[in-house]
Amino acid sequence: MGVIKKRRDFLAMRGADKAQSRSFLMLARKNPENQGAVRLGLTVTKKIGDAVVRNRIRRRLRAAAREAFPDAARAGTDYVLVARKAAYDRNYAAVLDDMKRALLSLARNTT
RNA sequence: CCAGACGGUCGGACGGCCGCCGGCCUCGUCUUUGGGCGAAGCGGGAGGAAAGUCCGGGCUCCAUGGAGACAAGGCGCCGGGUAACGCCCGGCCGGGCUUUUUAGUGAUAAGGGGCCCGAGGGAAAGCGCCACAGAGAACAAACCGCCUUCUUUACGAGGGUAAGGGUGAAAAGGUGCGGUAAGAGCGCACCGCCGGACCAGUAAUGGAACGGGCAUGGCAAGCCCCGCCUGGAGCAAAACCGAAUAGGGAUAGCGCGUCCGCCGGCGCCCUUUGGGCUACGGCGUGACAGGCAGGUCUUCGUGCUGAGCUGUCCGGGUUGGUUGCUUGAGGCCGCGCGCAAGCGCGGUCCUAGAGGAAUGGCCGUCCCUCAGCGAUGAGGACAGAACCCGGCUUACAGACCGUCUGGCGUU
RNA sequence: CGGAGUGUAGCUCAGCCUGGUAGAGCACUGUCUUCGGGAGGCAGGGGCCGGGUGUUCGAAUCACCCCACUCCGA
Repeated sequence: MGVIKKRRDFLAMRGADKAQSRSFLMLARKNPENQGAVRLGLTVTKKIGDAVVRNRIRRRLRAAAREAFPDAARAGTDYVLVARKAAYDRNYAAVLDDMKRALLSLARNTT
């Protein structure tokens, strides 16, 4: 699973398909340059908390994605997760469930 | 045993499964032999504040090192520690709280002890400010008073005075006696103040013979004076490799000089198939002026440059890799010196190096806190390395150790 | 990560350098004017000056330490 790093790629997500949950907002967009690979980008803004909180959220979301993506993610797609405050202390099983539901919902809607 | 203050140490422990970062090593594979990719194994992987960015350094660039002047900024009792500091340690002085002794009926005064706090040079170098109130706020002044003189008298005018009243943050020594028209350091005693031989101490400072009737209000975290310190930027510094573009344009200021050698050469001259002089042009591991440095200037040495240099503005390309990047004023242990901060010697250890940024997810046992009779349940402070050190400041659940103070219990 | 700034009335700002009274515009309240509203006139309320400590007789102002926000950068 690749990582989205460049600002350009994040900006390209504008207008992409969305799926909301208590712990995050998920954006998905097919990217022909990926050659079938799945890429993940994480956004955790300073509004959410200090460095400790932001780091923990990033790690929890990454752990959940590692578990959920292999089964549910569509090939050749860029995903971006915009974290919400709940991702810090929400039960891990619930976060994992949020992610699976979001992936399913996007798989139905995306063209 | 409990409570408090101060100082110090630690800041959850162990294990399992699946992952992340970088290191070592092995294997496989590809290769343009530099290396790339993949897999297995071994061991490592956040802090005491990693934070705020408030000081001090190292390191890198501005060509480089030194000296001086000015400007700007900072620091400021003394001694020590340190690479250095605005930090730390010890002392001095001042202030606050408390306790105790002496004097006194008492208010209080003086001395001693303990704890805490202090950005603490100079206000008789100069300038400035001191609102309101008050007569007067810094070469003193005179509102009410007090005393006195004059006019017939007086709530009038003049003079003397600074005790008393009142104002204020602050009113130009205090108390007492003498003295006087009333008063006043006018005189005297005690206290305070100023100067101070000499003594103690490295010093700050303390003590003090003696002298002086007292002259000197406060503010320098106002300007300032004195002494000391400091060039500017910052690892997004900077260097190398690769790619890309045009090392681009505009504008302002200063400068573009001399000599020597060689070559060409207009012209001229001579003793004519050679040589000399020379306008000009070109070249030089040539020489010298000149230029190139940080806030400004001067100066010396070195270096570069020597025809360009400097300032301001506008525009364009690249957003790849490597180095810097972790061994350091380093940690731990022992001995010695020192009241201490700390220093010296010996031994021992190597302990994160990412780059849109790695330490995570789940589970079990134990520890601690809270709730509950219990089964059990909920929770685990502040907070995340980004070039590296020394400090300061701020945040912080809880645990442990030491010293001191107070209380209770037992002997 | 590094470097600059700004916090004053409900809003936008002045006052700070050179310390003693906190002020302007808009908004708000009352009133006059109008048949009514708006505009306009008059009167009025509203601030422990981001927080703390210090210097001073006295601090929005000077100094130091925190908190929040904004801007800049190869």
